[in-house]
Amino acid sequence: MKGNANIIRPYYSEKCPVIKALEILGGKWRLAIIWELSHYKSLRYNELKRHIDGITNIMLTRSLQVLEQHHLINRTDYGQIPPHVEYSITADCQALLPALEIINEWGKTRIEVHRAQS
Amino acid sequence: MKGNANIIRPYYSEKCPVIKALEILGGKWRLAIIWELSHYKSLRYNELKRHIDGITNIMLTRSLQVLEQHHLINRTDYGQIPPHVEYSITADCQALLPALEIINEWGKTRIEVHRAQS
DNA sequence: TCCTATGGGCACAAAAATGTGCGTACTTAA
DNA sequence: TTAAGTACGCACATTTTTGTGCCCATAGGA
Repeated sequence: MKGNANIIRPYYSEKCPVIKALEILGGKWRLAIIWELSHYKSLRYNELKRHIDGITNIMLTRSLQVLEQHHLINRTDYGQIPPHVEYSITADCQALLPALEIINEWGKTRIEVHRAQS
Repeated sequence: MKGNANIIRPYYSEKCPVIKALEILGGKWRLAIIWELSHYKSLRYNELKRHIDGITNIMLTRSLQVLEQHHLINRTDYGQIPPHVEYSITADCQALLPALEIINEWGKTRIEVHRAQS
């Protein structure tokens, strides 16, 4: 136990918007999900899963849930059986797309660097 | 052991630039470090540490190391005792700053949302 | 003489993120 | 009649990330 361990300090995420954003977007798959969804008006769960190679059910489910909680995606359940659910990005999320474009382009150069090294 | 566990598949990160970028940038502190450094021509280790509230030595050290390995920051050691080392961002890294601006603005709105809810 | 500052590193512990294997209830097509 | 597709969820195991407490050597100021 350290000296002032009982003093609750404001989290840095409440001071630094970049860290706050990363708290919401920083998962392994979240940006990829947003990025994929941004290319369609909407996608169904399994469609989305086929677009994101390697993602498992549980990770897709969890990621969609947190993104929905933060109002980055819309979940529309048509209440049918068998189930029919559609996902799409919200207006709030659209604001991020210019950043994702840049990151996507930057990522391409990194893939090339990686290839050149191997 | 599963059926085809021995088949090596290309990682998704080699196909999706967004995921590739997140592999490099996705740590808890990395973007914050870049963001801080981007506001100065250069900063010393302990200066940087004071700017990023809550970061520990080991995390700052490790983060700087991986960022340097990926050529996102320059480390300049003046070879003095006591030590004098300066960090700055590279030209490669500059390309990311427009994205960081957007993320920073977006993060601000999230902090407000968070405040309004509590 | 002791404190502070410089820039970190090491071994380990704790916490968080991610993945595995399986199961649900129902429908349509083969 | 059986298989496949719909959209997930649970308990647990594994992996990855992050953090803790300590330590180094040196110099300058009080």
